[in-house]
Amino acid sequence: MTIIPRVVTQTKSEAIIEILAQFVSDSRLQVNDRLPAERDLAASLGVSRPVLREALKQLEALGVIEPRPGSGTYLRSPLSPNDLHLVMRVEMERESLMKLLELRRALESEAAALAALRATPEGIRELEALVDILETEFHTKGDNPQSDKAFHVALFHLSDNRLLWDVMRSVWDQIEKFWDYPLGKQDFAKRTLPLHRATFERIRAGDPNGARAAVHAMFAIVEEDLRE
Amino acid sequence: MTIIPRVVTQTKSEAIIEILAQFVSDSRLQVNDRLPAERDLAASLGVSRPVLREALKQLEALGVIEPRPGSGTYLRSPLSPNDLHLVMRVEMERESLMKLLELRRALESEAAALAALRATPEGIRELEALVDILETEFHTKGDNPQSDKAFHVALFHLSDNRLLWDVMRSVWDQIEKFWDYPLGKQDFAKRTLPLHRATFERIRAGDPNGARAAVHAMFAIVEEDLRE
DNA sequence: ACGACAAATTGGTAATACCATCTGTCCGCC
DNA sequence: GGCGGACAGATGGTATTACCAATTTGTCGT
Repeated sequence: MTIIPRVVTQTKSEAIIEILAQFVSDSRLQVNDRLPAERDLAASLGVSRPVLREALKQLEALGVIEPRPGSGTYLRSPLSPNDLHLVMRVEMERESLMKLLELRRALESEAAALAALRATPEGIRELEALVDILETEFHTKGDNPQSDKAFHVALFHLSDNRLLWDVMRSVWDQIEKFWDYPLGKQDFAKRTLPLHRATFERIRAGDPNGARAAVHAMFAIVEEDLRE
Repeated sequence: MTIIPRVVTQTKSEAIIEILAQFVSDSRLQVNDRLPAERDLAASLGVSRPVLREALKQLEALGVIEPRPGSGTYLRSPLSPNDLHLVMRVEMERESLMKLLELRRALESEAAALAALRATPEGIRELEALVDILETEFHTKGDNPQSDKAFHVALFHLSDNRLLWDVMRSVWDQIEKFWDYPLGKQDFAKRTLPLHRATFERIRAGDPNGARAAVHAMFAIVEEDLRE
């Protein structure tokens, strides 16, 4: 029984993805930057637009890019030719928001602990600025999901583990899909607000266990609130 | 807290994927079965073939289907309408194993804490049996990856959160891909063995924080050993 | 200076045609 | 009658073209 290597029948869209990855890294494209229009890309790659779109759809499925009709296609996550994409498919009941939160708590508490160990002075300053924004915005304009998300993104960034954030982003997307952010719930925001600062303080102090505990306290409120 | 389904502008290929998932489960399609031809699918769904192909390409990127030119498109993995897709991107670096372990530590410590809160008497008995096996086997035959894995699987099972285990399984697969289980490393097994029992004891005691700490201690040894 | 409207840009979809590959069948040869 | 190869049909892969819908941008009028 000899193993005959399959002829590398590389399909066109696969080749496109590779070239695209090369292009992205060559042109120093950063996250949130805009890619060339589909028509331009197809033309410069010498392929038809449908097959170019097939390649883009694959990258979209992997969360690498995000097309916005009328505006353009944007880079959501860095893409390099040698990256390995893993896909996890987990079955999801409609009612398992609580389970998603438990997964998020696992990721976020670990990220906070790692951040406490690894955060650079600049990173700490940035995080503090975000906490400040969070607090002043709450006192002037009230609740703000964007600022909240910015804080959590920064938290994962400080953990210096892209993997954690990659998984977290998927979780976040799913949570947003069927959970309306509890806007205007003054009580909710008011109670979690000090815990954001507490988390930051423990990170600045380089106290991983304290950071973990602060995140846990934050999630305790979220889960309690979710139970109504 | 109301759960409001997002008014999301569902793109056509997304709708196709949902309908396709419904179709697959309705028609009792099994893995390795052949899907209808693209032209037929497009016709019966009332969409054009290019956009149908875009949807199929997304499913292909997620490893759900596998097209074979000239033959047909085949189902590679079960597809249900409520699947949640998580995507991890791992760089092929030396340190990526360490990052994977950090992710695993996040998942496993949380699972242990949840298990301490939720474990049923039967579940605890089963876990104890697995610890016993682990110890007796080590003293007679030495290290055994299967028993170790059985213990960890049971741990996640007790957490009563399938999501955690689904993610964990993917992580486990990846860890195995580029880490040879340190078989025969007597010192390694000897040091982690008591911590398995310690974890179990904290779970039986209903002590979530203790269980978390025990898991952390276990991973401290693993990571230290990995640094060599 | 500002706001409303219109044109240009961009992603989303459709219809159609042709090519490359595979599969199964049928015919002819041994 | 059995076996092998050529042919035809089915199927995925790609290209061309056109139109629609949403967004952005620029311009014109107030």
